[in-house]
Order: sequence, then C-alpha cells, then structure tokens
Amino acid sequence: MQGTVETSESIDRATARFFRVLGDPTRIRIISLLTTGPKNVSEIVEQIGLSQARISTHLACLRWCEFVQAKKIGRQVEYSLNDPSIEHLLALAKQLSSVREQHLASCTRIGPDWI
Amino acid sequence: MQGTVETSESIDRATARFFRVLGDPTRIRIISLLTTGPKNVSEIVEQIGLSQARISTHLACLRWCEFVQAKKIGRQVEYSLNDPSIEHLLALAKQLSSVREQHLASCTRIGPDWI
DNA sequence: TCATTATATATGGAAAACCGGATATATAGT
DNA sequence: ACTATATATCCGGTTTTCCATATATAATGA
Repeated sequence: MQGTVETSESIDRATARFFRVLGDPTRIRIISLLTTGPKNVSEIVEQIGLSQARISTHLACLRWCEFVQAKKIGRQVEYSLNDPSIEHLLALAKQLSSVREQHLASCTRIGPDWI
Repeated sequence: MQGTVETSESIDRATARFFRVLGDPTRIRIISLLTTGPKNVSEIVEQIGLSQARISTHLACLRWCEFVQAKKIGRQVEYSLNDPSIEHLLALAKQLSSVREQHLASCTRIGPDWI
C-alpha cells in the first residue's frame, strides 16, 4: 500500500526538520543552558554572548518547534525546556558526538567539497 | 576556569554538526532504510529514488561522520549502520517529531521569515 | 585488453539559513 | 502621558548546503 510509504516519508521529513533545528551551535547552547533550569532572555543573552536580536530569533525557532516553552512574567519572558525527552536526546547526542568530535570538526562542509 | 567553557562550547559545536548531518531528509531516509539491514548502493538508490550521484554523496557524508560503515564486496559496496545507539536516537527523534509534525512542517524556514 | 557495471568525485548554479543592524512592541515606573 | 527596559521582528547581504549533470575510478567478464 502506497500510503505507508507516503507516511514514512513525511515522518522522515519531519524528523530531518527536527534534527535541523538542533543543527545549529547557538540553539544547542541555548538548550544546554536551559538544561540547568529556566532562564529569561537577558540571562540567556548574557550567557551566550550574542546579540539580543539573534538570541530572540533562535528562541522563536525553538519555541515554534516546541523545544522550549515561554512564560511571560512582567516584562520578562522566562524560557524553559518543554519535554524531558529532549534532555535525554541531547545527552545521548553529546555522547555520540564527543566520540566523533575530530571527524565532525574536520567535516567543514556537509556538501561534497570536504571529501 | 576558562578551559571548561571552551570545552563545553566545542562539544556543543560538534553536537550541532552531528545533528546537522541528520538534518537532511535524504540522509534520514537512508539511515531509516539501513535500520532494516545492510544494503549496497544500488539497492539504496532504488529504494530512495534519487540519482546515484546524489545518494553517493550523502553516503560519503554519513560515512565520514561515522554514522554508517562501508564494506567493499567485489564491485559492490555494502553499507550498514555503525552503532546501535544511532538507531535508538533515531527512534526517539521520530517519536518526538511525529508529535510535532504539523509544527515542524509549517516551519518552512528555520530563519525569521516563518514567524 | 576492451567493454560493462558499480560506485565515487568534480563543478556550477540555485536555494536555504545565518548574521548584523535597525526598528517595533509591550510593560512598568514616574 | 512619558520614559526606560525587555523582548520581538524586519531587511539586506553573505555563507552554507543542496542538486543536476558530467566525468572518473575500480572491478569483473569476454
């Protein structure tokens, strides 16, 4: 039945998108930081050391894709992780990637050039 | 101590890269396919339905970053998954992303436009 | 050796994603 | 209402990544 293939393809697409959201160093740093507890935007900006605008955009991405939750408190917005599974996934990925760190680092491009 | 920050940053970079390799639909489909057992390039090309050149490039990427292993048999090359943890990670990610499928799909860009 | 089959690599162009800087909105305090 | 603070969004340019096409290498069989 064709539906099965379509379905698995659309899940694969969603999964790839899911991973792509995680495939940015700043977003990973934000998620890692939130592992230590909820933080408002100013605190995140201070810790990461990028512009407020840039952080805000990354947070919007993470929020939309439901990696994080936002809660408005006065004029601050407090961000926190949405799902404990994300932490688990991140821990596993960190373990796997630290083993491959050299290779991943030397893979300066995902495309054909780095071969 | 500064070294600690540097180290965690470099791990975050590697982790982001790790995720970015997974952040492509074709590569996810290849990995999913290899979950069902080793396959040679022709078989993968047939299943995925993209050009042999394209598949080969994606395989090179996955091979370099050690997601898959290649074993030459005559004039065929048989690819297989490298590490059972990858399967586990993928299963977890599929679960998390199928829950968020609508959101991930409507997030046509990771950048600011989709807000 | 020559042709055929299986796989890998190179190249140019298009699209996606990121960033810096400017600006908008919303809330609280005076 | 006015100002200051906290956060979000827009815009132009640059880099990264992907793809299609063409070509190269390697191994097998005639």
